[in-house]
Amino acid sequence: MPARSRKAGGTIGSALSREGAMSDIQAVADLAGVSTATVSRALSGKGNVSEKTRASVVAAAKQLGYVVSSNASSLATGRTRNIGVVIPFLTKWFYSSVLEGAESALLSHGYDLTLYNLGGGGDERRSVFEHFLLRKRVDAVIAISLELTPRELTGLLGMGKPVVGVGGPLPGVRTLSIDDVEVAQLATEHLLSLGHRSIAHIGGTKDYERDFHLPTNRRIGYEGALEAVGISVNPGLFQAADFTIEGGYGAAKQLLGNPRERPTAIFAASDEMAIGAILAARDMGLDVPGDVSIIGIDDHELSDFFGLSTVAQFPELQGRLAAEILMEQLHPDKRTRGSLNTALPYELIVRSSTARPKSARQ
Amino acid sequence: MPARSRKAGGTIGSALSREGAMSDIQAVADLAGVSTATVSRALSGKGNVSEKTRASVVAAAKQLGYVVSSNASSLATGRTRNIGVVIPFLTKWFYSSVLEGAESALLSHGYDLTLYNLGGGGDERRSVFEHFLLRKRVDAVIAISLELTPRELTGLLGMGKPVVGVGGPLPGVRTLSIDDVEVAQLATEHLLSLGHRSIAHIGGTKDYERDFHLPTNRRIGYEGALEAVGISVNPGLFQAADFTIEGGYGAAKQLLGNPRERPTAIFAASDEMAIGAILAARDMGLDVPGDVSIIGIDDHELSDFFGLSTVAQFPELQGRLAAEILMEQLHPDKRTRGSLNTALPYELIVRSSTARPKSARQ
DNA sequence: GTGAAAGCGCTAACAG
DNA sequence: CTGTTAGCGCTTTCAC
Repeated sequence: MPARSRKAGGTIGSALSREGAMSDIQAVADLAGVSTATVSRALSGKGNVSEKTRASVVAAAKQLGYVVSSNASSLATGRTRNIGVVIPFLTKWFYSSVLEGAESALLSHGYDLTLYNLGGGGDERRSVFEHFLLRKRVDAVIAISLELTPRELTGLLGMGKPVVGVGGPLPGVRTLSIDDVEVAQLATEHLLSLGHRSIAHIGGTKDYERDFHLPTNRRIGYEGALEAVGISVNPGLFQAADFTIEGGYGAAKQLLGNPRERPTAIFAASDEMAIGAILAARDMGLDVPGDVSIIGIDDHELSDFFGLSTVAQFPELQGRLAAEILMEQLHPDKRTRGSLNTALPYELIVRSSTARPKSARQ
Repeated sequence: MPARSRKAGGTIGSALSREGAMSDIQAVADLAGVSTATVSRALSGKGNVSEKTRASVVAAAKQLGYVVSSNASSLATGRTRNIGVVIPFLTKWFYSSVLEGAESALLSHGYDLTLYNLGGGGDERRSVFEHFLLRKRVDAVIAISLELTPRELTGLLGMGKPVVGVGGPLPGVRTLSIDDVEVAQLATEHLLSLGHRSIAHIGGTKDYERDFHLPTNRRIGYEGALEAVGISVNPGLFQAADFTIEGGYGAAKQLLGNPRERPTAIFAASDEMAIGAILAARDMGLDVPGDVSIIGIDDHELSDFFGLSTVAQFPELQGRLAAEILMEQLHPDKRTRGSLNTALPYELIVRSSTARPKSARQ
């Protein structure tokens, strides 16, 4: 049996020489009686190895509890099997759901996920893009609801790292996004079809515009639906607010407290806002949907509890899809290349917060 | 000027030779007219380099847009500057807040965070512990509200990877946890001090027991507070439920609908449950706190909106602390070694959901 | 089908 | 203070 051909014991590096240390590829090779090259081939499935050899290598690896060192492997191959995910919020339902979907899809492909939360603002973002993401630690990045600057984008792309965006078009990059105009239109049409004519809208403030003009697009859809049936838009029926329950609560109070023209329905740009609106109506002694119908967008985890009608989007699916698209780009087996932008599904879910207005009932 | 001493161009590995490729340490060395060793020292701050040399190295690096390859660095040093975080949920406020705190603290120390969500159940957990975490990709791991098995723990510890737990004692490991018994006791005492004698408790179902017996401990605190003032525990005033708004809603309906003994106060084991209880009371036409006082634990992001009195815990801080403790263990400069378990802060926050019971008013 | 050997990019003795 | 050099653990030609 050939002695270990490794050069005399090194003194450098941590080498993890304590007990419990990890065995390396050489140990497996020795135990299996083959070369490290063969171990590598056998374990990675690349290259030809006889069935018999493979079996003994696998057995040896198992016996030693061998796991490849991803660093060594990455250094040799240039690929890390790790994806960077940049996200603007961690504690908001929508974002954490996208993250959840992406994480589980990546894990199932054997990929790790390295997380960068850009919520803090400040230098954080710059440091993430100029240092962290460039350390060659990730093979690609998923940007969630973040409009990357040309600089950030070319930095990544220039290094050959694919980028996929969730939430809006990024120039020259694969993106997944929902058609906000259509979604808002659908929600408004639902109200219209019930017979409502005086429909208010709670939309986002300008602060949220950076996220791909989501507030504006939803407002456009709302207005479009109204105009399509000949109703002119009444600016008095619009309120801007934060995308939160509290924001929706305050906005709805304004709308419903208007003595001149109280809307019979409210379309809120998000479910959290819509839930706030439901709570506001209740506090004012108004019945939902008896006195006012309310609809949102999202299908938030609380929406079912509140009986909120909504247009569902599926954030977890969005995360999952983003991961799958990346896998395709990274492993160009079958060129399933779709278009640059993939439209995301949505679906009207009618619950108990919307009904015909009293005026339209017999 | 010495020619590049690198051996003749290799043909192996991907080497990223396309345009936009990353320059390596040799390129910086050449440009600065020094050796790679000096570049390494200058950029890492370890070892002595003259101010002048350092400046020129930094300039060269900047000019070339050089960023170290973390893989190469890790391979050579044995440390990755990457922390693994295992977490049972991503979309629940508490967990994502802890994660947020940990992420931002790690980032500020120059560490990456690799995320493993164990929510899916199934083989996921095994594969994470047996493969992902052992690939030598992380220097340490933070376990959030997860009771690691002895096997999982020794696997990690045996490889010399520190582990810190948030949420409960893990054998032989640094842990951060809140004293659930005391927290529950404090909440109950608040109700007691207001004059309530008939205090119900909404606690967790057995499913949640695995998380360090949190439901049981909170129940013990509740019962302890009662007994301390001579009130015997009434099992009829206990309801088990999910830790959700919906769960709390259902449980509160049961409690408040009891025709024989309607409690004047409810202590819920979490704010979400408490919010559900508030909603249930309202739906039954009961005034909070007029007819029933309600208190929770957490200081959830929605609690302020609902005027919920609560005992705050600070999840973001918990995440941050976990990260800091890890940094201490990883960089044993100043031996600030505290005890194995660190008690976490909590604080009673009185809002508008608790008041004296009617029976106690004049 | 398998082994030898070079090399991925960086760091850490060691000498000077 | 700085350069030389060996080597971290793995993958991949290239030759057999």
